[in-house]
Amino acid sequence: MKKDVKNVSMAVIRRLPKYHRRLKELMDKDVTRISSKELSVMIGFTASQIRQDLNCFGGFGQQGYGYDVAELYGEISRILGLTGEYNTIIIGAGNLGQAIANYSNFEKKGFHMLALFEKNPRLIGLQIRDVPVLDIDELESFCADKKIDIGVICTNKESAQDVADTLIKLPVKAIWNFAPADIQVPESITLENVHLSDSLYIISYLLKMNEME
Amino acid sequence: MKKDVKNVSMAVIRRLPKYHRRLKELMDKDVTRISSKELSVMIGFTASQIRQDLNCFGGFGQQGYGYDVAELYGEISRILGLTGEYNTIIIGAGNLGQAIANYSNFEKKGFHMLALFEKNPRLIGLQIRDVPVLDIDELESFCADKKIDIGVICTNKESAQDVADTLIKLPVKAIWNFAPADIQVPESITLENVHLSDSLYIISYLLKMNEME
DNA sequence: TAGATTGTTAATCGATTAACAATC
DNA sequence: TAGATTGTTAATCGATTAACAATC
Repeated sequence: MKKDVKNVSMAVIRRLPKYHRRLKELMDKDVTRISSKELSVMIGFTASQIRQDLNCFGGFGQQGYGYDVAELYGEISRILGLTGEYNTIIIGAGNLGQAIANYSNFEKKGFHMLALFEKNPRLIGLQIRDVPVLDIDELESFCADKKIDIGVICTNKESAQDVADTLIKLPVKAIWNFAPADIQVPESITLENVHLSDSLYIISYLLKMNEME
Repeated sequence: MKKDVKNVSMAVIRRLPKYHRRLKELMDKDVTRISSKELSVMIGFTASQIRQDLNCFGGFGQQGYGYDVAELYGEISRILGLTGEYNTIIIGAGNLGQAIANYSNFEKKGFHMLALFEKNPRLIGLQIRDVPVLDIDELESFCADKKIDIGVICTNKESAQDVADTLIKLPVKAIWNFAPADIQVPESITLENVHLSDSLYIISYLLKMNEME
């Protein structure tokens, strides 16, 4: 039973990876079925919210029984697009770029890391796992005959917008931005930011609040 | 004019780092004043929301004038606790741990990286900037005479909960978790997760949605 | 002073939770 | 069948937006 999935709010979407992760844990423990009630205890959302969330995409459960863990995991994988294949390039082969290239789980989920691009000559020529570090000047020629889905920005904030503009021209469909900058992209491009400093500043805020009490 | 700041929602708090970043950009461009209207155009929140957000913490603006950029930046820095000093340790000295230790802006904001801890003997003894990579077995003794505010988990998901438990015992006040795992911590500990795969999966979802249209 | 823009209250919108009939 | 638990509607709660008096 598929639903019109167009109008699902981002609040719901952003919870899906957590369901995905938790269901994987259950599978690893050979748990085959789970109720929204049990899941709510382990995941920290209300049972009501879990049922609401899942029903945005279809009725995956069974009254009186609950949800089949493997089936639900498969459905969420599909909803998240993890059954697809995505060509990915990384701009900036510093520690962060290398960390992402090294993370083999992404490859397993269909995110193919084709290459890293770098301007620092000391890094050009390296291999991260089996991913080559190429000269940034080779970016256009390398991508000329390829369809690139995702461009990952792992540069400093000063270069971020220029790199984004280059990626948009290639074109890429999505930009995953790790630079601590707010980059501008056309509406047609998916932009997802990972602002590490934002996250650290929230910790700082919460620490300060705790001390005030 | 200080307000009782206890009840400010996390929705507001999580926008503060963005204000902070954007105001810094304005200062770098020598912009000295800005209205909520102008800021709304550059930041993408409504002017109304900006004024509401800021007024959770006090009246920083002036009718008919707007906000003094430098003053507002200072206030938000203070609200975020960026005027404090935080002792920080990193567990796991792989690429990600090294990337964080290398990010000198954190040091500038008062997050002092004291050491990385690692079990891989190849990495023990390295220096990242001036931060030493120590044997994980030295963790307790190293921290015995220090007050550690933040512990950063940069291990794989299998080790994450064990490392968290060790950090809690030290104790640390906050855990910044980069492992793709949902770790359990007591309520008194601040936990902030950076789940990179969650972020990538959202991209995957949005790419799939775009293709369906 | 007149114009501009805030701070704040009220209205609206959206997300979460509660309740329960449907049904396995 | 009786018990359990979903799917879904209705109620509540919280966050965002609109409006405007206060005031610089």
